[in-house]
Amino acid sequence: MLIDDAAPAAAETVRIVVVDDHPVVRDGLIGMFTAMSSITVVGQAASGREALEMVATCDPDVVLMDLRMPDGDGFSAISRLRARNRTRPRILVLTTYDTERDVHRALAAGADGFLLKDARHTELIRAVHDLAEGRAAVAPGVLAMLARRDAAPALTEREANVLRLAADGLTNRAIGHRLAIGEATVKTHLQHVYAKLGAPDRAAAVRIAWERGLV
Amino acid sequence: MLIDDAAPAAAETVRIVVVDDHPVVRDGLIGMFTAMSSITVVGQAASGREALEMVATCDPDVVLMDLRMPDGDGFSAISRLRARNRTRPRILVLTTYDTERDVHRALAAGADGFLLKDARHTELIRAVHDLAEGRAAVAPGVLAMLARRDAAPALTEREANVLRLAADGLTNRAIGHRLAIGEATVKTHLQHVYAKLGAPDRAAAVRIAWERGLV
DNA sequence: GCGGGCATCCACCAATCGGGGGATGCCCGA
DNA sequence: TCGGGCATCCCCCGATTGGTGGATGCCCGC
Repeated sequence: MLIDDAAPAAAETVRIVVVDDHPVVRDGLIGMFTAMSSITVVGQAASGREALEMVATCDPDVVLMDLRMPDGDGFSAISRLRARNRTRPRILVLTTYDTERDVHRALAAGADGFLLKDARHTELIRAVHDLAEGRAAVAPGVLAMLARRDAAPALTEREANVLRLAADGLTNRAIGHRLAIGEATVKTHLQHVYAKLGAPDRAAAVRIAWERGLV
Repeated sequence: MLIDDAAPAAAETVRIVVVDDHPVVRDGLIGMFTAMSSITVVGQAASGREALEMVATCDPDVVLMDLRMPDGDGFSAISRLRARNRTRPRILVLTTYDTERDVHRALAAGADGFLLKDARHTELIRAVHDLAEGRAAVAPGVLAMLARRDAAPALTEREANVLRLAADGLTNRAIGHRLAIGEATVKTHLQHVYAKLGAPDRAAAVRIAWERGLV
């Protein structure tokens, strides 16, 4: 961990790798950071798979990671990087979408920060330095999402299974048949699901569960 | 890379305006084009509204236009630009999404080209020159998508709205009340949604729509 | 040993949903 | 001009759901 002392200009530059399948976005980020003395782009990648190689060879301090990419998405790339080393590099997710599902999956995989692509330059640069110095960096809207999540109770395995089948369009009877339980039992499980998710019916329950990455 | 020093290109540089709400993307595009002698960025905008002003003052040859932006989306901006002048500037849509609906709306509004943000530099530059010289420019994937549109029917605006409310757990009657239409009409819309998505009921429809990003 | 969470089961009833018809008016493209 | 897509409305009916109020057995922690 670096020391945040009073001699700022002398500090080492933060070495980063940029991972995004959009050339335009990569160029934008690289252009922005090369104009900054405090941050150096030491590598780039266009997919999760490339990212793993690039990080292995470049050993950056921070990785800027997109989530939705062909050939190895961001989530699994984050998981694998974390499996190699629990603290290095720090991983900043930079994505277009802010769905609860994505946020949850990314942070669960081991991301240290979560920003949206409409973030301003200053926010981005600040976030990179925050991560390099050991702090987390999360967009304001994302925090509110996390707060909602913590307040929400988790579904049991059985409840989640029932909900998954309901999301496939099966009737309660069909679900019961599939799981070898009675229709009445299915209804009971769903009642519990509705109560836990605050959903009035199965359609809303499906949506909420999908948003939260519970399915 | 190719067109630059090609034959008849003694021509003037192509003057373009970049419209995108993501600062990162704007920078990437501007950085790319300022490195090219044959293309000059004469303006930029972060919303549809700004785009209208910027085009009026800069009179560019080509506009690079994002679709989903706050404060005036790309579709209406394209329509208004076309209402002013049917041929100038040429409009190249550059977006992250390749949904059938977006493509149709953009082209119907009067766009001359449609590229995705994962396009390579050379494709982008070529497309700008194509447009400046009066040719259309459409990404290969977009064409393929237009071809398979029968396989994946899009929801109408009304249908999508009804489904959204159903996903919030509203009953058909409540949806009708909210949209100021009859409950019977709501049922009809949902019937169409089920048919289009191949869903047996609303729960499945919600899940499928969520998966496909139709909501 | 006793509570408590979990999974399982049951019955009853009102409300809702899905499926089958058919109907109108509008607008746009062939 | 004639479809065809879209949005709107109406009917009826059986199947399904959601709400309520129970019940049993199991396992775990206190």
